[in-house]
Amino acid sequence: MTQNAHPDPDFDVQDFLPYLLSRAAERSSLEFQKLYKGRYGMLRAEWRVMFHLGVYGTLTAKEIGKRASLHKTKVSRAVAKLSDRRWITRARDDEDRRSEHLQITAAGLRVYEDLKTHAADHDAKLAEVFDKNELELLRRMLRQLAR
Amino acid sequence: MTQNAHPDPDFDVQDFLPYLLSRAAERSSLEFQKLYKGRYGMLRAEWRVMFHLGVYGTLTAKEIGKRASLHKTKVSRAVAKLSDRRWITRARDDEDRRSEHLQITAAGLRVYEDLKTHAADHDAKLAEVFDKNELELLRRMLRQLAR
DNA sequence: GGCTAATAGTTGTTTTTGTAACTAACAATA
DNA sequence: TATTGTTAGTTACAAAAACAACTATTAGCC
Repeated sequence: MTQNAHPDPDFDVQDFLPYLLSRAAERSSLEFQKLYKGRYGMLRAEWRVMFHLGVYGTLTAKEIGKRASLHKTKVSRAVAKLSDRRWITRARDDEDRRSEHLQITAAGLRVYEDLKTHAADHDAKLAEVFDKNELELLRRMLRQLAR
Repeated sequence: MTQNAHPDPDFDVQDFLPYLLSRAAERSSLEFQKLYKGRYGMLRAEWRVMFHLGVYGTLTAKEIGKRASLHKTKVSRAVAKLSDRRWITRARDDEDRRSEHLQITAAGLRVYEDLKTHAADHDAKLAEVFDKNELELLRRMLRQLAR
């Protein structure tokens, strides 16, 4: 029960931002994760790919990886699985045949819309303990930190 | 490039809190993670166990799991590894011989102090783009979300 | 054109994680 | 004091993540 006399007497590891962030992230995504996993057998990477295609319509794997902060191997495997399930299509680029344009299908869009609705609900539930200004600030700060 | 007409016309998945949080968390912890992994071969769970013992002196595995939001299997494995490395000791409770009291060793404390110093630096670097009030609010909100 | 380097994406292998089943000790109750 | 249920922690196995090595294609440059 002694403790750390010497360095940074004013720094408390419990306040360490990466620690607070990762706990908040894990806690807050748990419920929604159960939903897309339980209802659609999806992983987080798959949900991210889906919603990026849901929002932007068409993207390449590389673009998705960059925007969603996903490593290319994760994107590759997610794309393979989603394509197997006919939730997205892949079309080679004729200019550059290494890459392909991914697009969400009608069936995929239905899944996306369903999950998006639940995401909205879940988000609202998380947000309701804060006021509008706080929340806006929080989102701004998180975006800044993610950069 | 069409898109989602129907539900929640005002909800943007890009603003979904679990998404923003997990990106911010991943991004912000990357550098520090490299440090404890590269310098000490530690995993995140091990760092969490270490710093809880560094802060509180003595705890049981259960208490650590609860405070640090770690599942008991993670704690168990982290404790085994840290104990192998002589960074912590384990002592059976005589009242209840199922549980043991974990304590950081002198060697462990040196590791903890080193990492803590770097954590403080890293935290300061993350924090410097925000002002004091914003930061305090952010921490408060994150703690609330983690609950 | 022919060479080397870079890029988009895939695949294979190793670590970590998640989950469930397990052991050992304790608690409550009859 | 047997019986049944809980609890602290461990272990085994399956799922997922991380990392490195790979293929195919394009770009740069002599």
